[in-house]
Amino acid sequence: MIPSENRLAEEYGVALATMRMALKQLVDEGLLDRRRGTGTFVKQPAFRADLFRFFHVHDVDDSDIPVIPESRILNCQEVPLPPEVQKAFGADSARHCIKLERVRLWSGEPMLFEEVYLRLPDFEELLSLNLKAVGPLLYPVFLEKFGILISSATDELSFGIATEISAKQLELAPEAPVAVIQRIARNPAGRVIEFRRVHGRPERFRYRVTLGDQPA
Amino acid sequence: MIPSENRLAEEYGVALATMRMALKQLVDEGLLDRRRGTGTFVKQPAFRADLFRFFHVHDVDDSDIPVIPESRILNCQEVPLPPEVQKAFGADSARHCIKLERVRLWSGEPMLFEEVYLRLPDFEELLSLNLKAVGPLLYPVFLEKFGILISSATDELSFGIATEISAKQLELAPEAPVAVIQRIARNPAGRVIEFRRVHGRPERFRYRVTLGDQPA
DNA sequence: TAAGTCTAGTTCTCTAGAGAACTGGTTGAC
DNA sequence: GTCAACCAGTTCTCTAGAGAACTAGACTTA
Repeated sequence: MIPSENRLAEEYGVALATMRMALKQLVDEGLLDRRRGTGTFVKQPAFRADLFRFFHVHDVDDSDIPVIPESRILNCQEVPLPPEVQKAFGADSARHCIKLERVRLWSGEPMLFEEVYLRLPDFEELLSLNLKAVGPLLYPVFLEKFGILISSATDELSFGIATEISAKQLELAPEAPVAVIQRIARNPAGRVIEFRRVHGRPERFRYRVTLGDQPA
Repeated sequence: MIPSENRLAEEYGVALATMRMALKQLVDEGLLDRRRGTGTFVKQPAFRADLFRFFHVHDVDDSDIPVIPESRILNCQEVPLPPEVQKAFGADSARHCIKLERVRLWSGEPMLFEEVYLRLPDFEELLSLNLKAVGPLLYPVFLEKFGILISSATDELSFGIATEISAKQLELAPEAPVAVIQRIARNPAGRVIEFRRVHGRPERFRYRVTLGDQPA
């Protein structure tokens, strides 16, 4: 909770109405939350997990409840920056990064194989973290352990063929067709935080997204 | 252009500041545009074409200029409402709808085959329209000819196999694998305006989307 | 004609404050 | 102990207005 508009206006030497306008702006930006009769609170930036979760698997009965697949982390190590990741991270990037490999399963069956590239030194501590304790969603971990908020991402979907490792992890024949998702995720300042390449089993693959102004 | 805040406040019998707040709200909602020293204008609801254009084909040199594929309309007729379209349109729908079939080409090669379902009687006039004159983008036509604005859409991507007609139009073997996009498009009130099913040639298929708050 | 100046009209930012609406806690009556 | 009434503190909505910033067009001048 922050001081009342009265106190703040006095403290900063501006009129009450001016302070109100400033506070309203911060509310519009989603940084503050005001409750009449109670006070003004800093809003913790709760990112919309549903926005960033592709692979909206729906239950067989077609209910609208998305299921979060189980997650199995295979690997997490420091690697030299691959060129396409370099391109996404930009010129100010370090020469190494973290590469995290994991498989996501649904009803026990492997559905997605993910290669996640993360900036160093930002995510240095991830190497010493207990990966067993990491839940199925990465972005909440980024926020809680590293204070890094993912607020936007660009996905690009296409078709391709499985690599040696993705074929093995997805239990597919070598060079089988797969869905390919490439994601670039950013913090609110627009800095690229993560580069991700995902291979998915094609036959049950689904990607759902809503564009534009969500109707109320 | 609408009257000045001074005149409006007088006319409606409210204080100037109150009218200003009201106007600001309308600006925030994207309905008005105010220019200092000039006046206040109603903003025509220019929908973001780039938001709704899947198949962001990029040039071979990987420049970021999206290319709009050429469009060839095959068919436009009244048909009974298929069940999945009925489900999307909801209970208040008529028993018939318009079905529009078209192929979209890039560099002369067919890339997408689209089946577009539109509400009747809203789009009645489309049947008598000269389809040759319709440009490659449908939504601007909806806005200009019918006054219907598409403001949001939900896309669902998956994999499937070509139908008889889509295989023919895409010059693929029967039952070849294709990319499937299903779209439900809505007006600002949330009413479903369009149901669309698209088949795409998989090998050059790309779907790009940005989620969350776009960085400035 | 061309360029600069002026002016009425507009929006933008800020001040100063009154009263309503609402909340959470305290007090008092039973 | 329980419930109602009260109260201080908060945000919300609205009023009334001054002065700055800016624009488009009219006017003047070379």
